[in-house]
Amino acid sequence: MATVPRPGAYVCGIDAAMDVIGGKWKVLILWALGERPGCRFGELRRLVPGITEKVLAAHLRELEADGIVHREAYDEVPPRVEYTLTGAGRQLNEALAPLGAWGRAHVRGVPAHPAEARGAAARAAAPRAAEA
Amino acid sequence: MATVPRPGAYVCGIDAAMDVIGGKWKVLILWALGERPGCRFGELRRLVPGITEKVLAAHLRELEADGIVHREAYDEVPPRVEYTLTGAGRQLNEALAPLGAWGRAHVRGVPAHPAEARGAAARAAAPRAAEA
DNA sequence: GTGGGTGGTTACCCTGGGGTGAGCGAGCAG
DNA sequence: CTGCTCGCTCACCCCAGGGTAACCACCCAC
Repeated sequence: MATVPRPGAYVCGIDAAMDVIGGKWKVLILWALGERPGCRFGELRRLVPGITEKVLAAHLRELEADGIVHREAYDEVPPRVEYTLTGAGRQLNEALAPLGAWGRAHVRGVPAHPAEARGAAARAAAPRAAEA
Repeated sequence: MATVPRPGAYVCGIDAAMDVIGGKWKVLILWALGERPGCRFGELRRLVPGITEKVLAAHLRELEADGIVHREAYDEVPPRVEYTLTGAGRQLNEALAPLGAWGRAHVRGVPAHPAEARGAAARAAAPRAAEA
């Protein structure tokens, strides 16, 4: 993402947000965490097919540093770590909803998606600015 | 953007949209075009400080191919080309609005008003982490 | 004739995000 | 004892996106 920050950081809130969700898998991680709070690492890896452990770990770290996810590590014998969305993370997910609606409406090749039917993503009172 | 498409293309509408706006400057171009419809190439380049001609042209081509912008070329003596958002482009811009609001609310160093960004962004260094 | 403006295109280079694979330290099923 | 799981970390490599720069065709002002 922001290779070298643009001369003078952010121009508007959108590219600030883009910097946060700019990773290749960030939105999928966000989405998975929104559907399954308190998710564990391996579980997340299974929920986001194709991602590698290294990248998942790196993205989770960045999201944690950005205050999007909360990481709870239990010092148990088989190491257990749980990831949850923070308040900001939930709000980010909700802010992403109109974008998802746009993508479904305007990009070809987007499946109606089974997980969408689980309804967790749309459960919140999402701010719809663009629902035409 | 999606270097090699994920196994099975898009998972949800969000990453489809992310594929469209995944370029480094795409959202800024969208935003500038939303503010100034019928913008010309050089004007756009001035509105998006830091972008190079090559990248601007490439991004405009991609946005046009994605049906986000409409390109109107006038066959005049000093070549004149005008770029406008299509309906989908406008809706995309509107779908991005909540994201911008989120960025303004949760990321430090985001100017309250875009116009301030042009001058005051220089002092807003360290676009680093926020916290929960 | 020289320079600047218009809207690009082409060629080349370089950075870094992301892919690959291996390893670790402990426990537990087999 | 062996191998598998869990949650990472480290080392290495690759390629595509983006930066740099030159060039084009045309016209106007100086």
